[in-house]
Amino acid sequence: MPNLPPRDAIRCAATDLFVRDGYAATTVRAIAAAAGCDPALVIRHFGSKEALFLETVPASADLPRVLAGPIESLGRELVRFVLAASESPVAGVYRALLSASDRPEIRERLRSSMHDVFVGPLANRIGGHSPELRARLVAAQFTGLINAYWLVADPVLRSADRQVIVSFYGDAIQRLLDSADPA
Amino acid sequence: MPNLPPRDAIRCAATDLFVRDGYAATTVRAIAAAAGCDPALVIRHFGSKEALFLETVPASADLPRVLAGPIESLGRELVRFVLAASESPVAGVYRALLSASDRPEIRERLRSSMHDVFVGPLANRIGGHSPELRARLVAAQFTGLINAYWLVADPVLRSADRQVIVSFYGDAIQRLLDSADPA
DNA sequence: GTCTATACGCTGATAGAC
DNA sequence: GTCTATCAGCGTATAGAC
Repeated sequence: MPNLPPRDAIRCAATDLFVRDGYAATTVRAIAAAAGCDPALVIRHFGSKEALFLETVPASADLPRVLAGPIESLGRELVRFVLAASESPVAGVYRALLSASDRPEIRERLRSSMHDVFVGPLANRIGGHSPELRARLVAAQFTGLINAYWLVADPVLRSADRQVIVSFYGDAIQRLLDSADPA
Repeated sequence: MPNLPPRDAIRCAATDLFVRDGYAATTVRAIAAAAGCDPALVIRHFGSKEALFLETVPASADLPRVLAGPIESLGRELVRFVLAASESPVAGVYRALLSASDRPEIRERLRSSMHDVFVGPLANRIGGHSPELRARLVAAQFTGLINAYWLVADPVLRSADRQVIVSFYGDAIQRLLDSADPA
């Protein structure tokens, strides 16, 4: 953390702490300490802790690239993306968002960022019946896996062969991507 | 709320408030007020707010019945169960658990109750390859749908024809239930 | 304008008197 | 057993120093 302007230093510190510790466990005072400034300054610059959260915790930048890949292997590719998310901030960001999910504005953010970065791009690429709806259901499968793997972190899941998860879960997603008509 | 013993009155009030408002937004003082007793009594009886939460917020009682049904239609039945969850407390309980998910002990609870009530019973009923793993992946799909429908509450999803969701998502779950070997 | 110092009303939790 | 008094810490607001 070199000599950044205070506003950027606060943003940096806030992102790190929110993603690492969640919303409730991250205090304004801790952010200020990590940024090397006064707690009051945090509020002065961003209005509130919640506003700071909404401004700092970002959507994933890698996801659009995955969603732009070939549609016939997208199911498995999405699963690979989730399982490899330890190096990207996706897992932490998602956990942070869920940990603040009892706040209506943050639920709204969860919805809108999911739509902008996932549902929208995907709905345009899949054919068949109700693409808008099916894209949302694919998103549900996607978040379900993030949830199980990175939040609940079930040991059996975490120690399982990744290839097997990719096959099983990827094909289940693919099923939804390919299905043309509701039976 | 008739004249219950204080301990039970606290439990009742706590369940209602946690499920309705989430963990952080529910204060010990509000629970005490709803139970008609002193805030200190709440802590005195249960040790802490978190311990009260863990003792109070229950697992779903209806789920075992669904999981005991015929395996060949279980996918769609699970989806019907989720979509009808407004009358059961499942949706609220799940939201409450997620809203407290930055607490390690509550994540542990999320994991254990998911295992006891879902993964365990299901793994015993499905054949094929890695039933333990596949049961967990089905659970991931299941929670993903709860998440999308009851927490994020995407309007498109909420206003969609339930039968269509049952067909699409149910068949994707069924795919995982039926799959015998990873490709 | 940028920042610090201070304070307010809330929270979960504790100690000790009835 | 139950309530009163009180604690330290929280998010937040404001007054005023540089």
